[in-house]
Amino acid sequence: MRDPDTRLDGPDLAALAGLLADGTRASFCLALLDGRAWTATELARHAGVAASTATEHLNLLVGGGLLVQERQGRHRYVRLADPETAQLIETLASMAPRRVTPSCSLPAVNRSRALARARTCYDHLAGALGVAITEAMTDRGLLDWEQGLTLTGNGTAWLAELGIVLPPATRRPPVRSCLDWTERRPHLAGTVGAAMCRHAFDSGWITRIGTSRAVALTEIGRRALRDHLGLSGETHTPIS
Amino acid sequence: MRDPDTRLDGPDLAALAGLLADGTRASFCLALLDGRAWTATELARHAGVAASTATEHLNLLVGGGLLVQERQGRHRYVRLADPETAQLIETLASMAPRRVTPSCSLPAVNRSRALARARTCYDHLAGALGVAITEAMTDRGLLDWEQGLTLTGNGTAWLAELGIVLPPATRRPPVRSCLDWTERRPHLAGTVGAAMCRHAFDSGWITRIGTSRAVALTEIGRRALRDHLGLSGETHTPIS
DNA sequence: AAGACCTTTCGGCCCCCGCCGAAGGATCGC
DNA sequence: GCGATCCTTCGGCGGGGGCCGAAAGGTCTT
Repeated sequence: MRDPDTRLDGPDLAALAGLLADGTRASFCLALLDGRAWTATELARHAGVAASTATEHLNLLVGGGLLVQERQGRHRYVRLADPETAQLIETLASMAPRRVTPSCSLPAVNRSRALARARTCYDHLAGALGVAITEAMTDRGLLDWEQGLTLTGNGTAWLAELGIVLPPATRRPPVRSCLDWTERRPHLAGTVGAAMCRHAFDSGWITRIGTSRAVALTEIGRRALRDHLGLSGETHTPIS
Repeated sequence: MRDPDTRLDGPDLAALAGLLADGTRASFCLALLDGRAWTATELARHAGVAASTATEHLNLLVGGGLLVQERQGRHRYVRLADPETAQLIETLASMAPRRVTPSCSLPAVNRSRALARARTCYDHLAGALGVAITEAMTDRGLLDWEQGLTLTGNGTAWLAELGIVLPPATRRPPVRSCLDWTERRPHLAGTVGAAMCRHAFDSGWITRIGTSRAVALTEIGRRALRDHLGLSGETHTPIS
């Protein structure tokens, strides 16, 4: 009568979920969603816990395979293990019950607005800018949503024209839809999304704002988006 | 210096992950991955806990939105809330560390083999059969994996020929790749996968084995797969 | 060599949570 | 109505896990 399979796998699944079932560890992972490597102290301060506590959490996350670490001198750098892990955290975050944000101090609001406008989401672009780019690419026939998200022939040509070469096919899909937290609409992820984000940084279209995951569109970037995607200046600077 | 966004969302994500961070609750969810509704007592027996314990867990899962319930007389039926929830559990299960299965009694092995051969995965087909169908559809040009998984024009025609009508587009993608636990290769999910599974049941191609999630291919189904997909009898009855 | 900084180990505290059994509704079948 | 079955509530037990501060180990700078 018992089903040995799902009963035995339960603890495995629970162990993985348990890594993310703590507020502090979840906070770490969400912070690391910017795709960069953080030090232990940075994460501890970010989450508001003691350094020793952060060490214990990082040991668990690294041991569980969600994070990889790299030691440089007296620093311990950690980052998300791979894109699959990033996607798992994104998925959980998008399904998590959202409570009203009680932060209403002026600097907090400014930071929130900057994040809503444009930010990195692991290794691709998100926020109003990411969504606007994705929708512009759809309008111009570079992306197709009919049977799941795909890159069209025109899309491939458009990327080549920009000098973006796609990496050889791996297990990671070339294009993937990623639900945007702030916009509640999908933006472009996958290897194409990552390559475009890298290109945007390399070409000076966008730059990091301080050390946060928020990015700013440069004048060069504004022109590039207008020329290559027909994006007007207003489209990607909306403030809700 | 602090990032209010990811710090505040941490507890939300942790609350969701916490629902799956218990071996018993995880076992419930994995069992419910067969897409059917189970009673509280069935789940309790399946997981090997007291009925009162099961009640508490179900209250949490329903309250957290992962499960929906339906009361019929003295029975409490629960099932997964939606396909997104099913996908989340699938994803977690496929990423969870897999330990060697210590079950080696004869009936247990038989059940495992039946599950590995053909089973339902939420609302679509999995196991060797599900993978074989997916690969045959790819070989015949009904599915395309070049730019993410898509249904080709031939695929649409092939479905229509079988009398399978696709539901109108919703937020759920028509075709989606779902990593098979036992085969370690992808099988077809999404609304197309669900429609094909329903059609297979309705047409008598497959039937449930007892009350488990394992299914058996009927003689009718064997012929249908040979005629419509060119599948030989050997392809979909391999035992590892 | 000395001081500053990042990280780790350890002990101890405390709270949360999963488990059970017993008892009490609620509902069905006879 | 009367048992049988399903579910729920409650009290109590036990273990695990998150947190901190103090102290110690490495590493870089001066």
